[in-house]
Amino acid sequence: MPQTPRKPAAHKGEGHSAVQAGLAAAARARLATWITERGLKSTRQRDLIVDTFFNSEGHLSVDELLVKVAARDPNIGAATVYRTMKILSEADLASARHFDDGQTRYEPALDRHHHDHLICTSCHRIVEFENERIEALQDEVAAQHGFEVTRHKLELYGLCRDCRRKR
Amino acid sequence: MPQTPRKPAAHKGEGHSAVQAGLAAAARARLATWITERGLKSTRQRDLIVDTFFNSEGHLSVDELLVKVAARDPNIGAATVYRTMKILSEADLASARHFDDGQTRYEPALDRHHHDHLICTSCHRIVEFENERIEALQDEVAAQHGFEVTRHKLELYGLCRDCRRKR
DNA sequence: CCGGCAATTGAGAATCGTTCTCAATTGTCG
DNA sequence: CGACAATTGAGAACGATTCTCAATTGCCGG
Repeated sequence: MPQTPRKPAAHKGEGHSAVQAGLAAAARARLATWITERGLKSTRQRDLIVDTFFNSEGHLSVDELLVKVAARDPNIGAATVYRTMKILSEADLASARHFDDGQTRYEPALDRHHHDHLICTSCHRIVEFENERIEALQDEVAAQHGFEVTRHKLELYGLCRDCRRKR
Repeated sequence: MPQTPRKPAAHKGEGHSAVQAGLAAAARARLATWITERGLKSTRQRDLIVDTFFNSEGHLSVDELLVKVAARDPNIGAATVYRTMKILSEADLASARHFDDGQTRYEPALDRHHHDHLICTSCHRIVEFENERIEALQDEVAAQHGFEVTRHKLELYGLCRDCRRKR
């Protein structure tokens, strides 16, 4: 059953642009450093997973990623994918998102600006955006309550243009 | 093992102000309407759970709520609490939140303004706030991408004043 | 007030995503 | 080339949530 992603959704397609190839390489390099820094080992499976991850687009859940990885090497276990994604998170190379569908989704975080999400509740399309005026206001509000913000999460749920037309 | 909430956190205490007593009553009334409207039945257990929920403050997880409910009637099962909270959600009397700790937390949504959250990553205190300038900007950004926003979720994670002092 | 019947309940089994365990394997560093 | 710790894969274990099913219980019509 490898072919069928659980949520058809939109999460874009594959994509192998030059930019991405560069990202994947940069990511592997940075991961290598991060890994040896703390006496860990770099392995074939980890490289494969990282490579697959950075050559995909969108917001992948672990089992979506597992499917892609398994296509390249069917022996890689789910546990390894989980473990690798956790490492990528800790190394700030991927960031975990918890949308409202219960599973953790990861997205590449390499040299990317922080950004937020617009999510279509009908077709599940996810659009990214950033807006520094909103961020500024967030810091302001936080300061009013004595908080110092280190990260945030903003998700806007609604209908995208296409889905609105269809009604 | 009923006594020990999993996350000590801050989620405030009990609280039985007049306002809340009113809320609980109003909630039960509205739930009754909603329930009969669709041919469902109102039951002792449901009333108890709803009452307990609206007489608590903060953001309750199901098992925190179950503990409180069990104190009043030890025979009520977890499944019933889950089912009841789902009904409350559907009736727009409670709203579900997914913070980063893996479990669903509910908070009363009766006649409350929409609001967002500031979450201390050290002591887990949760502070609510609302800011219409941010909301306005959100709509603006969404419109730029052709979206019409129906709901949103904004969470700011960071250190609260107290926890910053302690460093 | 009484049935009848569908909605509800409680308990435990089942499920889902995720983490853990453990024996076998494999990088790394001397 | 080893030694030795890190890693892996498979399956068990886990925590949160949902489902199943027999027993119970509101509620509506008579």
